[in-house]
Order: sequence, then structure tokens, then C-alpha cells
Amino acid sequence: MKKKTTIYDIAVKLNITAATVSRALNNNSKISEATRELVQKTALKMNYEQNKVALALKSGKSYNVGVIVPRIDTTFFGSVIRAIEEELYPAGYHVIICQTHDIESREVENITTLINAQVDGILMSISSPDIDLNVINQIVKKNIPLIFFDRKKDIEGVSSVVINDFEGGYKVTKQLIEQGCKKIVHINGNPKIKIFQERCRGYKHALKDSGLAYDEKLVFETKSNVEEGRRVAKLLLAMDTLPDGVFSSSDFTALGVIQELKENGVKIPEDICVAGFANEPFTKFMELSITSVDQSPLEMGKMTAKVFLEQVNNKEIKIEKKVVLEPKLMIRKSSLRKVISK
Amino acid sequence: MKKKTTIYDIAVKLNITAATVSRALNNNSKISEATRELVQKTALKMNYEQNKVALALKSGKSYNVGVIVPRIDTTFFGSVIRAIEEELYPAGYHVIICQTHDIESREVENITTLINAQVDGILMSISSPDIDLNVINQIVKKNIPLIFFDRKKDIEGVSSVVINDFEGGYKVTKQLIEQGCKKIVHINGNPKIKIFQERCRGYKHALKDSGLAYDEKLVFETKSNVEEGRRVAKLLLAMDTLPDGVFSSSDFTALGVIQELKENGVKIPEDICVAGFANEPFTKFMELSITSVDQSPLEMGKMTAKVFLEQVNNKEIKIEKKVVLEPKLMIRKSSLRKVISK
DNA sequence: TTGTACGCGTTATCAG
DNA sequence: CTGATAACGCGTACAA
Repeated sequence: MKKKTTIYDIAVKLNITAATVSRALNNNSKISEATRELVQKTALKMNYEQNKVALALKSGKSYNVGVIVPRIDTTFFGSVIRAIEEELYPAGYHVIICQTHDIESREVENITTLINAQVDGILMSISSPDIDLNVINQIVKKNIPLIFFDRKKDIEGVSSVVINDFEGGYKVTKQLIEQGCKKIVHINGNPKIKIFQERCRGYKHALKDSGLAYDEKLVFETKSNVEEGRRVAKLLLAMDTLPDGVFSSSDFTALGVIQELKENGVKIPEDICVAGFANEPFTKFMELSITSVDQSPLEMGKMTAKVFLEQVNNKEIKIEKKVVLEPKLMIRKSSLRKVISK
Repeated sequence: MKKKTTIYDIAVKLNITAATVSRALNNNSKISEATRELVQKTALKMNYEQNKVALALKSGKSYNVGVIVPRIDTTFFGSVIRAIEEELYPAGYHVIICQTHDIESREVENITTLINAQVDGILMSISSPDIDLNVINQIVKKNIPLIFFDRKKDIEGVSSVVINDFEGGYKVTKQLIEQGCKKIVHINGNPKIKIFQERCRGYKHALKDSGLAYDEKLVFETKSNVEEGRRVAKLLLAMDTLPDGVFSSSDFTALGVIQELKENGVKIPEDICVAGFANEPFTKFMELSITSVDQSPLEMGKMTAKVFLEQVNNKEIKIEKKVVLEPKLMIRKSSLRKVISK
């Protein structure tokens, strides 16, 4: 076990003091060109590397940023984190990953440990709609930059980067209507979560704008997986008159719906148009590719990181930024009829 | 900006010394039950939380672990990291994410910064086959636990957790042969990378064991994406006699192959059986589901984390563990013929 | 230009 | 059982 060389080691070797070494290394204060070069050269020779932990203790900056997400192994969060890391890396920041698995206590735990680890900022997508505001306030009070992405909560002094879920829901529904759909089902996620509320609101609004009646019997609440989609599809098949459009807030349930319907002889998109949300890779790869809404995860991550950097570099000023990205409708076969009634 | 309360603050309040507070908080040395309770109570009241950075400086342990991967937004690495985080979290370790984007210089950079950040361990999947061994040796010499996962390099004193890629390649190929395939194409990745070499070796071995000749004209080298699959498929279509089986080292190229072949009227699996590798989610979701090899990413991550913990908790002993996980063949429609010739 | 002295928050060692 | 002191490695007023 070799010890790391410190500025003190260099100082001893050169018969100077550690302070001088520190100055020479940081190109900072006035220092003679001669000693600077000498110090830098010997530092290199001795394989000196700055101890970031000591620096963190001294300066209060750890150059670590905590990122809290429900899960990391999903396309969406994976992409967001990818972009965050890419944007933060050149600025010298490291990304610490925390998963909550949608457990509220985990969310609080993670925040606490991140604070104790002296992170310079916390970027998070809220898991639980009823998150303990005390913890959030703790972050804000400590003046640690906090930025929400995707799933946010409106809190004084906290920035956020989200997509316009309302617009996303509106656009999809509108597209289904343009394809001639008149009885459109909406498969919702947990209605306590804002993003799902918003998508649903977009759906309702689109119906209204097109003179279609809103029928709450056509709205289902599910978790995001294939089985749930199949379950809903069975309910649809049992209806007196089959719906002719489905807008699901999840690509996975959309897939389940499609699978179940097709197995029962329903033709897509001829009989029923189907659309999902999130633009999961498989939606594009399917033979019957699935219409979906892209959430620009890379852009979201990039923006989140940028807002953080802006904030951390201007600690005196209180910055509160609310960024809203526009969702992109990806029209694919599952909702594209050959003959469009004009 | 509220300051954090330190043990010193507590000491002042209680008219005792910081050392005593430290002892009381750590339940450690002999200390009177009375003061312990008093200290703990006031600590709670004053919202005291241990400053991990100071602890890290003092103890040399940061309770941070660096994880280096080419990219984080893929199903495989996302899942591995998910499992690593889950396994390490209860032990009090945080996961720092680094991406290399397959750039060798990035790999070296990341290692250096991680070392300076005083991480307690480095878990990595090697991007470049020609990685600078000096950097690796630097880690080993500093006695920082280093564990390779998935893509490894055989280095004295370094543990690794991988899957048996040879076996994976062997099993897939064997399955194709059992379906009656006689002219089997292999789509390889970068042959400089060990895992691809191994999969190819499994392919050759399976051919040999079944009395089929190896023909290097049937092996193609590609990157892992859909377009490359289409490109290869076009080459296959131009052959005098069409092959009747394709084993691709990538699910994405397998998908490209399938798309291109189907568009040219080739029937799968009747005319050609196709199989991929990695068990990407879409392989299961497709109508024509794609045979693939599961790499047990969750198990791999879990094992990697466990090996690290074992190593970090037994720093005196030199542990070198080589874990090899068995790949799971997922047989699906793309290589499952209705009528099997017996 | 350089050295001295100190503090960041914690724990370990040695007295008492 | 508790207090005093040093040390982890670094940066920085202040003094020289």
C-alpha cells in the first residue's frame, strides 16, 4: 500500500513550505516563475495528485452532485442521467446515483445521506406525490441547489425541467381524432402524480376542442406494464360497442392492449388506433410500430445539468428557473390509417 | 445559509469536549450511560448529522464507489448499475457514475479523477481492449479494490464477474443446428474485444461438435445497430444459396437482419432462423419474438458489488475472485420452427 | 515572493 | 470515564 504524495512531501523535498507548494500548483497568488516550475515539475515526478476530499472539507465543495430517480434501468431515466453526466463531467462534477424504487422513505433517506456527503447539488425526479416537504426545505435552507426534472413539485425557490405533459396528451389525442376516432379510451397512470394528471387533462381538452364528449367510463387507471394493458383490453372487448382509439400514458400498457386486441381479431389501426407515451425503443422496432410521445430525455438531462451549473456558479443570486420542454409526437403505424376520412 | 451543527457545537452547549461527543455518538469507547443519552438527545435536537467528508479525510474512506461503463443508457448497463446500487446502498456506499463512450482517454481520465476523489473501490467494464495498463496498475498498487464486470482483462490481482460468453455462443448455435440449420452465419462485434471472440469461439465449437464445417465467409464484423443488420442481410440475399441460420452477437443487428429479410420475402424462422444476444426488452415484445441470450445483468451487478464488499472488508488479505455466470438461452419464435426434423 | 499559523470536522491516542 | 491534543491534506489570511 503506497501512500499518496501530499503537498507536504513536495515541500520537504524542496526545502520550502507547503503553502508555497499549494500556491505554485494553483497558479494563483504571486509566486516566482522559478519556484512554480520547480514545484510543478517535482509534483509531476512524485506523481502528486490533489486530494479532493481534503479540498472538499476545506472549501465546502465536494464536486459531487446527487441524482435521485425511482429506477435507473429504464430507457427514460437512463438517458436523462447519461445527459446529466455528460454535461457535468467537463465542469468537473461527479454524479452520484440514488434509486428510490418509489418508496417514500427511501427518498428521504437518500436526500439525508446526500446532504451529509456534502454534495454540491441535488437533481431529482420525485417518486412520491406526498413527499415530506420538511426534507425539501432542509435542502433549500442549506442553500444547496435543488432541481426537479420530469416529476416535479411546485416549491418556492426550486427550479425544474419538465416536458409539457398536457401538450403531449393533447397532441396524441388530437392525432387519434384526426384519424377518425370518435370513442377514445384513455389509460392513465397513478392520478395522484402530476404528469399523469396533465396528460389526462390534455386528453380531455382535445376531446372538447373537437366536440367529442368526455366519458369517465373510458378512462382506466393502471400500472405501467404489459399485463395491465391486456387486462384493460379485455374490458374493452366486453363493451357493447368497441372503442376506436386508445391513448395510453405508458408504452408498455399500449403494447399489452395491442397484443390482446390482435389476438382477438381486432385490426390495428383499422378498427382501433393505439398510441402510447414515452417513446420506448421497442415502439419503433415493432413490425406494427407504435405511435408515442417522445420526452426528449437527453435534452431534459442536459437542461437540468445546465440549470444546476448556473445556480451553483451564482450562489449569491437566487435563481429559480422553470424549464418546459415541448413533447414530440411520433406518429407510427398503430395510429396511422391508410385512408384518412377528410 | 444555515451552518450545519458539528460535534463541537454540541460540546459547547453541554460544557464537555468534542471528543466525548464523538464517543457518545459512536457508541464506541467506554462512556457513561448518562452522558451518552444526553449527547444523543441534544444531537437529535440540534439536527446534528455527521459530516461524511471530514470522516473521509480522517479515515481515508469516502464510502464512494466508482462505476465506469461505456454508456449508462442501455438496458444491460442500466440493469447492472441498478443492482450494484441496490447491493451497495445498505452497506452505506454511494455509487459514482462515469461514462467512457468507448473513448480510451476518457477511461484513463475517469480512473484518475476517481482515485483523487478517494473512492473506496472501482467497478468497471473495460471499453478499450488496449487500455493503458499503467493506470490499472496504479489502482492495484494503491490497494484500491478493482473489479471488472462483463468486459474484463486478465490482470494479476484483479477480480472479475463475467458471463460465459463461449457457452452463450455455443448454446445459441447448437439450438439453431437442432432446428435443422446447416449453413449458419455469425455476425460478430469488434473481434479485438474478448467477449466477442468468445461468442465466436462458441459458435465455431458448436459447428464442429455437430460435424458442420466452419466457413469464414459466413462471419461478418459489424457495429451493434439495426442498419448494420440490414447491410449484412443484403449480402446474404446476394449469396448463391441463402444461409438458413443467423447468430448475431447483437440483438440490434439481429433485428436489422430480420427486417431486411422479411421485406425481401424470406420467411422466419421457416427459411432462416435468427438469434441475437443480450436479451434486449424488444426481443421479447416483437410479434416475431427474437431468440437471444440473457446475460443476467442484475445478478452480475449484485455479484460485482458483493465481491467488492468482500474485498473492502478484508483489506489485509488479498482476494482475487473470478466469477463466471452462466448465460440463459431464451428460445423464441425467430428460431423455433413448428416442425422439427428429428 | 515566501513562511507562519490556522481552520475545515472528525477520530485516535494519551493522560488524568 | 473524560479532557486535551494531534492528525488527516489542503488553502489562505497575515506577517515577514
